[in-house]
Amino acid sequence: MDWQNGLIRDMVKPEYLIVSSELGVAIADKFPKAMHHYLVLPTADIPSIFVLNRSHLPLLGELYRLARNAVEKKGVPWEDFQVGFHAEPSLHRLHLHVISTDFVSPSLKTKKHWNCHNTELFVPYEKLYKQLEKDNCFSRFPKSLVKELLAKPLVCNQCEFASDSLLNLKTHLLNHWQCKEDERKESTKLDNITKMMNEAKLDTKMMPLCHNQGSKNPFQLPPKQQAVKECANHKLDLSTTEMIQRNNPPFNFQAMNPLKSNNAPRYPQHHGSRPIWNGPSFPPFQHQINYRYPMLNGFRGPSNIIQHGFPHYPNQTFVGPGAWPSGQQSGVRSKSIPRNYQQNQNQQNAQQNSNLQHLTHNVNRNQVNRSNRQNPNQNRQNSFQQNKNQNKKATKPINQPSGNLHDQEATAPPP
DNA sequence: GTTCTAGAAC
DNA sequence: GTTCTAGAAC
Repeated sequence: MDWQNGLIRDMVKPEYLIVSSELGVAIADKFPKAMHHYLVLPTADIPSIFVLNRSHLPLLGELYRLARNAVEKKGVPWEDFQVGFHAEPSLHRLHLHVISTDFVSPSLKTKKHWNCHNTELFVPYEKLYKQLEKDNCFSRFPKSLVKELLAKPLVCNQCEFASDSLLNLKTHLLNHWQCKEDERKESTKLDNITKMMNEAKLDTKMMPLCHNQGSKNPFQLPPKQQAVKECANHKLDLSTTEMIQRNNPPFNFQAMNPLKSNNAPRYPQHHGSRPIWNGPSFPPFQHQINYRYPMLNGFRGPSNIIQHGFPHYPNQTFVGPGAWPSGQQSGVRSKSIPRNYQQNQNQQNAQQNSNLQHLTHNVNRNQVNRSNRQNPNQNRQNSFQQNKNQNKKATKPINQPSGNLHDQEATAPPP
């Protein structure tokens, strides 16, 4: 079948080439299953691992060196890679997989893609090397074993997370990768600060001002160690089922709750009286500032709660043009009072006098009605209703009951 | 190795 | 209805 010779064709194409030697070549995988995925092939026509013996050990060593050179050339940490062979290869020509362990890639599409890299179907380089030294050969797995390994549940390669679907696993893996990226960026930032301070030849006693590294407090851990410690503190002894349930929330929940990162915003920690800069922080006492200075930051102070007597600001809004005497703006401190506030006060006084008169007439009826009241404030009228009723009262006797609820109920102040 | 698709599973 | 999976074709 021609497609099985695809690697032999691709290994000579310059667009895939990373590094090469007389004995082998490292190329980029055409369908990478991770952020970094390379293949190392011998130039000699060796079809698969099943033909290898002890005589090939030096060649294997050369392939391994090429793998390291390729990773070094790409500028990626070697520790982030796994290196080995597929126990059940599909393509002709022996090829060594050099793949980063993030497994974040759109080309990772099937359960087989995952399990052939994360079960015994992936034979690490060292394992094959030792087996060839010992047995002088590597035998093909029985088909039943291959089938069994391909059917294994999807388990994360970085924690105990087990997924029922590849999509969930991919989301989970992406979270792992994002956390590592955050850590890497934080670490780079710290390195830069340290480098800058070293270059400036500043006293190391200044270090706690920028970061807790260099702190004299023996209990103050660097951020990464602190995070590890916190994780250990919160570790629970869960069964596998519970672990799966906890680790496998709905998709949108996962998106909203990525794995713990030490990059989260927090209040500054304090070393003695000095704040330690440890990521984005909030201004101290923000809430008090907003309370004391309502116009600051667009926040308003809490509204007055009137429990007794008439409200001080009944249904009037003292904002906008005309609210304040000329020359005054809303929100500016002034000894003078707003124009419509005084008007309203006059209306209130008139209403109060009126209510006192009504009270003398309605006192007996109030005593009866009060026993039926649930909310003492429910019968209080706002100024709009008061004005409205004033107009009606001009044409109606006060003491006569009517169908209008507001007329029936007394307008006495609440108890 | 990938892509496509029918049918199963949810 | 969508998603997953196995198998065929390349």
